Amino acid sequence: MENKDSLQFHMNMGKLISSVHNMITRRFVQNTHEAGLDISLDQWMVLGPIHYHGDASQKLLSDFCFKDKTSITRIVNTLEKKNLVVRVSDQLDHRVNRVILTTAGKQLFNDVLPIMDKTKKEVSRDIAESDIETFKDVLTKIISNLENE
Amino acid sequence: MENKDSLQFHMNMGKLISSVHNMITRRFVQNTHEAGLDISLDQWMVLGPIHYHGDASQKLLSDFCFKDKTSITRIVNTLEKKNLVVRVSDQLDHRVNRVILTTAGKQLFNDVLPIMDKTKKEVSRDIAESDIETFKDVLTKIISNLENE
DNA sequence: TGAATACAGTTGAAGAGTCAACTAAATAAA
DNA sequence: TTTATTTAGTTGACTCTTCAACTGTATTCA
Repeated sequence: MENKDSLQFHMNMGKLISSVHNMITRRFVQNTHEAGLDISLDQWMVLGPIHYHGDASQKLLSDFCFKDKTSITRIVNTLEKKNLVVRVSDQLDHRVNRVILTTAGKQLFNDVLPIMDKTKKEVSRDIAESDIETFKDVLTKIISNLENE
Repeated sequence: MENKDSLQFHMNMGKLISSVHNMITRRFVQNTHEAGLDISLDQWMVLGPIHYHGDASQKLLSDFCFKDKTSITRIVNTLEKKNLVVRVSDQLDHRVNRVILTTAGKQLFNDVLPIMDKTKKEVSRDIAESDIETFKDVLTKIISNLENE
């Protein structure tokens, strides 16, 4: 749009956050597609903790990603359909699914790392590090403000 | 190491923004429901510019809300189903729909204003005004960073 | 004028978000 | 040891988002 001020004049916080959220999501997918990969930002957000933990229950993924358990169910469904993860029922607690990366999942994870870096650079271009820090602080504070009482 | 740090950075940004977006959306709807009203944040985002302009083409709504034309089509469908707006074909350019608030739409708009205010206060509670300004500056900057190739 | 192009909006399919209602399994309480 | 409650995960109905493919209507320019 035109200049920063006229943009801000029309934008309340809800609209700004919503717009930025959609734009980052879109840009990440565009970048992965350009690299010949096929993964959404939400799928990536779920893949991350599985990779780091080796395996992860859906409950853990839900907590770690700040996503509803329903969303996790659906995202894991998609990842499973793409053969990136498998669900294995926990032998000790039969309520629990342990979600595990397949070889293809591990491969994709590593392929996406540089794309994520590229996206991050595009997002934060020409923004002062101190402003980014404040930005993250405010986001964190908003989360604690809205966390259920 | 550099790679790992930027990974953390991006994951944090993505997770934070995504979480905050979802939480604000949820809280707004909760607040409207508590007030006996029925409107989502996205519907509200579309209602605003219609109210402001008197009427608005879907293209204008799309630009103003940073939403895809498809999203606008569907949100206007929902608003029309709720009898909050009507579509009127533009007499000069038959491609264009002018979207107009009904009486119920105007009424709801005014009813929601204080709820919006309440939500804003809850979101930004105990955050310094200067930090909010920086926060909005960064969001605005990200939008301009990601806007069209 | 006529053909190509641009633009406004819709539709379909798929992923992801919410809430509410539902299994099934583990734990707590009587 | 039954019974009750909590917990993990799924399903259904609905909203929102994106992309691609599709109507129509305007506009451009050859």
